[in-house]
Amino acid sequence: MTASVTIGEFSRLTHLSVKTLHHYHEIGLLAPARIDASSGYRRYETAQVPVAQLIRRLRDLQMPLAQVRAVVEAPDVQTRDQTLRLHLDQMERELAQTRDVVASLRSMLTLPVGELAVEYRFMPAFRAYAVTDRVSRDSIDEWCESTFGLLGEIAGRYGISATAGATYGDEFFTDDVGEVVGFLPVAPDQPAIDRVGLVDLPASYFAITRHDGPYADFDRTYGALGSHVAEYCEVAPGPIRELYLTGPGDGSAPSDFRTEICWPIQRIPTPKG
Amino acid sequence: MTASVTIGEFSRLTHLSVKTLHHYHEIGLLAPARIDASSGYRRYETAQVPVAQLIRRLRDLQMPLAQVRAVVEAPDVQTRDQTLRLHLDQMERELAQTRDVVASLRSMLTLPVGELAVEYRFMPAFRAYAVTDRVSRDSIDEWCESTFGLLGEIAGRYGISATAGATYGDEFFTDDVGEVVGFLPVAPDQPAIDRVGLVDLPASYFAITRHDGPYADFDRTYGALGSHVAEYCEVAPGPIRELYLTGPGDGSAPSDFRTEICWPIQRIPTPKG
DNA sequence: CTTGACCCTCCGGTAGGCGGAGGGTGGAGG
DNA sequence: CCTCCACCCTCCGCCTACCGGAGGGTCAAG
Repeated sequence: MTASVTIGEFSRLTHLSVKTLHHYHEIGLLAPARIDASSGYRRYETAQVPVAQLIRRLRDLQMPLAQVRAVVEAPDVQTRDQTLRLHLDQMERELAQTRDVVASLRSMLTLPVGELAVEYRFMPAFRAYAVTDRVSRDSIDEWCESTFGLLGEIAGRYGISATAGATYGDEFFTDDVGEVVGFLPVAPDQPAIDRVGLVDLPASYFAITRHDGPYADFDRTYGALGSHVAEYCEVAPGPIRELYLTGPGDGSAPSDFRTEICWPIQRIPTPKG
Repeated sequence: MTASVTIGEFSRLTHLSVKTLHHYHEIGLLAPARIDASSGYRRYETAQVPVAQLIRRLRDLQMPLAQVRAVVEAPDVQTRDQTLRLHLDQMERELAQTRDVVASLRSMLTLPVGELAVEYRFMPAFRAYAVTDRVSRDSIDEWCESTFGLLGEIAGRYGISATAGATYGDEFFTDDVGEVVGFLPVAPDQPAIDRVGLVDLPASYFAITRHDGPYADFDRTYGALGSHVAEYCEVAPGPIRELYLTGPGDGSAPSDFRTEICWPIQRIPTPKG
């Protein structure tokens, strides 16, 4: 019913290279059925072909070996399918993101950089419900989804109509991972509630511009605003803020999103000359 | 019109991490405008923001840095767009392939492995127009497309109705790169022509099965046939052959493709018992 | 003058293997 | 029995595109 083959033959059966089979053996993902004691030659069984092919399929889908291992070692079909579905969802998200980036690249190459309307504004200190986390850039989309889902729900429950926003610590940009605070402004006497804390955001001057469109294009506006600030303002310490005037929570399309980007500055610059 | 900023500020402007900027400096992809001689601090210009953002966009699309370099250093818009289009095409191909693999994975998990109809056949030696190349597995699709496009055109021109095929050296499977020969059988007195050579394929016995469906599923049939051969036959040296009974050249859908996979064996096995 | 936030370089590691060196094995032909 | 050649072994380094951290210099505010 099953026959023993050398690694080279197994390679032909599975379309996995010998080097790859060595690697899978070394990490214990797919060990040969037995190993000749005297020569050290690996012997595989033809019964191992299907699992090797499953691994190959999953790798073709860019699934990391750790997840592949989880799939092939899954104790039951439910667990296995769960992991598979997770990965397919992940891939779908990446696909959507790729489409966004392509669109954004196209617009970047065709549209010239427009005039930048920068406004200087003093924002007084205020209190807010806030979710604070150390977030990496990779996971920022999911984090925002869950955080602003929660804050939006709270806003609805308490009848709060303020604009939600977030602050991004410098680390978030320089190290790709840093403190992010999603906030929803409230009255100073608002009671604290579960799952979100109450924080006080400090007053500061800001150079502010509005970003119109999807979040994938943020860097262009950041670049334009930051360049403006570098040229005309004195930068103040403290995190950059974003105010989500119109976002996914309002049932709008990405092209209708409106976001204010607020760059902390020391003071309102005096006109040059 | 442009201001000088530190690496940290530049990081905020471009959403590239400091480590990444170091790296791009080291490989000479994006060097700071100047470097302070005494402190060694990098100073970037705000004028460099757009190119940094272009790089970021391209990296978001998984473009290798070598290609990114080709784009940002392109002498003119034509060259640049050419490279970009190439990459977008590449991505589109990968997307299509991903869809295939997902479909194939689904079928693999739902459909049980069917009965395998193996036929033993002696194939006499024959002469063929042939294209021989060292091909890697990554590029096999494109190679086949161009090779069988050429052979199909020749077949049309000379009124040859034979079935085209290919041989795949062992290396192709064990090392992911090896000699592949695309062939189109011809009469022994056929004249040689440009761009394709005349080769003589040796006679041999083969264990043969037909693969019905898209090429993404080949490994399953290879595994089934190879397992059968390992169990019942004596393997002969020489490359595996594929005969493309119905393929893309016939205007068929992938699900209608018919391919014979021919595994060289020493002799027709005697029934066991 | 100190403090803390920056910045520097250098070294090592990550995933998922590939490439090659140096050397042992196995079976077929002479 | 010898030899040949294809096959197999292990080990080491390399690849991409960075990340993490150590160890140490720099700069501006207080």
